[in-house]
Amino acid sequence: MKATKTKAVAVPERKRGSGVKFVYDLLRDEILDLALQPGSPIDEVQLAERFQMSRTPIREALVRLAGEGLIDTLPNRSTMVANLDFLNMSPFFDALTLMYRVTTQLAARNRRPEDLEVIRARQGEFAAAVKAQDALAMIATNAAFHAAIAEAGRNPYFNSLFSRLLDEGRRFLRLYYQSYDDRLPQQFVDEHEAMVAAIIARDTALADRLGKAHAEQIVQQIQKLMIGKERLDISL
Amino acid sequence: MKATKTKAVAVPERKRGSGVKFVYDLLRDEILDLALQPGSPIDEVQLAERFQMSRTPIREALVRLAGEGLIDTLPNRSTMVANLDFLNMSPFFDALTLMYRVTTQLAARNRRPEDLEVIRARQGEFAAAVKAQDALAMIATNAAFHAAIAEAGRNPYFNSLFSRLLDEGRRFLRLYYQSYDDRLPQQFVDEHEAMVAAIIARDTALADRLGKAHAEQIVQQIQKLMIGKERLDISL
DNA sequence: TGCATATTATTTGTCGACAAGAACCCGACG
DNA sequence: CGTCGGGTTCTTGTCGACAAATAATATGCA
Repeated sequence: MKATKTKAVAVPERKRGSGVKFVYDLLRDEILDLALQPGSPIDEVQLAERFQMSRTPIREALVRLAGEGLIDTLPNRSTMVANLDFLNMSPFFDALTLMYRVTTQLAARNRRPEDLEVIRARQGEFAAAVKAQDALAMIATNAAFHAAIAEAGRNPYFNSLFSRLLDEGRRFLRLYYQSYDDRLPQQFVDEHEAMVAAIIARDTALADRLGKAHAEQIVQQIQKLMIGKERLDISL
Repeated sequence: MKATKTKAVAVPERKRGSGVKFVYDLLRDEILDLALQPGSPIDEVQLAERFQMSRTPIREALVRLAGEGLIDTLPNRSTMVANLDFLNMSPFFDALTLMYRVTTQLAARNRRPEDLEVIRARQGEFAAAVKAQDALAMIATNAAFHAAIAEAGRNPYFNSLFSRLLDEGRRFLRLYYQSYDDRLPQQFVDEHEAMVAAIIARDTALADRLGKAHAEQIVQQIQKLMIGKERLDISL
C-alpha cells in the first residue's frame, strides 16, 4: 500500500445529493490541473475512503467523467485518467480554432449587457493571475474567460464542445507551463482586450478575425513548447 | 398503476457488464425514435423490473443519457425524457449546418479507401429504406450515413458534436415524418450521391458547398414542416 | 367550505455486502 | 529455463435494503 498523493478531505456532514457533485468537481479540477497525472489509475475504494462515502456516488461521478472523456474505463479492469494524445493533435487544433472563431463571432452578434459584466470580470481575473505570475490560475481563468464569451454567443451546442476543448487545452498548457514565460501572458491580455472591444462594438467580422488570430497564436505557442520539450528529452 | 407502454424484454441471463450497455442502447433508441415521448417520466424501479435487474445498472445508464442531454434529472425528484425546444431552434440549425460543412469537407480531405466502403454501405441502406417507404429506417440510416462521412473526416471532437446533433435531428424528423412525403427522400438520395462523389474526388470546396446546401435544404424542410404543423393546430 | 398543517406514500440517493473477472503469485512439468 | 496451470487476491459490477426528500393525501380548524 502506497500513501495517497492527494490530501484527504474533511467532509463531516453533507446533504443528500451533494456528494456526487462534490466528488465530480474536485476530481475534474485535479485532472485538468494535472494533479492527477494522465494514465494514473483510479481506485474506487480508495476514493471512497478519501471522501468518506460509499462507492455508489463515487461511481456516478466517474461515469460522468468518462462521458466527457476525462477518464478511460477498461471493463472489469482498472479505470484511469485519460491520456493526452500527442501524436495527432491537429484535429484538436482544428476544432479549437473553429470554435474560437464561431463563439467569438456569435458573442459579437448576440451579446447582452449582462454578458459583458461577466466577460469583464473573467478578464479581470485573468489579468490578476498574470500579474501575480500564478500559472495555474492563469490557465484556469483564461479558459473561464473564453467560456464566458461562448456563453454570450448563446449556442449550447457550440458551448459544450468548446468547453471540452478548453478543458483539454488546460491540461496541455498545464503540462508546459510548469515554468511559465511571462511575455506570452501579457500578449494574451492585450488580445483579450481587443476581442472584448470587438464584441462590444458588435463587429462580427473583426471578432471572427481576432478569434482566429488568437487561436492560431495559441496553437503556435503550444507547438513551440512541445518541440522545445521534445528537444530537451532527446538531448539527455 | 398504468400499464407500461413499452414491451417487457426477455433477458434470461447476461454477462457481467453487459447490462448497462443493453439498457443504454435500448433506451437511447426508444428516445430517439420517440417511442418514449419527450417529457414522459422515467421510473427507475419500473425499468428495473422491466429489464429484470437491479436499479444500479439502470441508474448508470440514466446518468450516461443525462450526460448526453437525452434525459433531464430533477434532483431528488423525477427524471424525464428531455423535451424538444421548439422556441429557439436557430442555435441547433446553426450548429448542424456548420458541422455538415466541416465534416463533409474533412471527409473529402482525409478519407481512406475503407471509409468509402462504409459510406457506400450506409448510402445503400438509406436508399433501401427510401425504396421501402420505411420512415423510421430512413431517419436512422440517414443519420448513420452522415455519421460515417464524419468518421472519414477523422476529427473525434467534431464527430461527437455532430453525432449529438444528428440524434437531436432524428427526434425532430421522427416527429414530422409520421406521414412521410416521398418526394423529399429521393432528393436526399441524389444529394447524398453528389456528396459521395465530391468526397471520392477529394474536392474539398465542392464538398463544403454540398454540405452547406444539404444542411440548408434540410433546415428549410424542417421549418416548413413545423409551420405546417402549427397551422394545423391553430386551425382546430 | 376553504386553508393551513400533519401524515402518508412514492421516488430517489446512499450504503454495505457479495460475486464475477482479471491480474498476480507460485509451483510443477516439459 | 521457460511455460503452463491452479489458486489467491484485488478491483469492479450487481444486488437488496434503508434513509432522506419531495409529492400526495388526509386531517383539523376557522
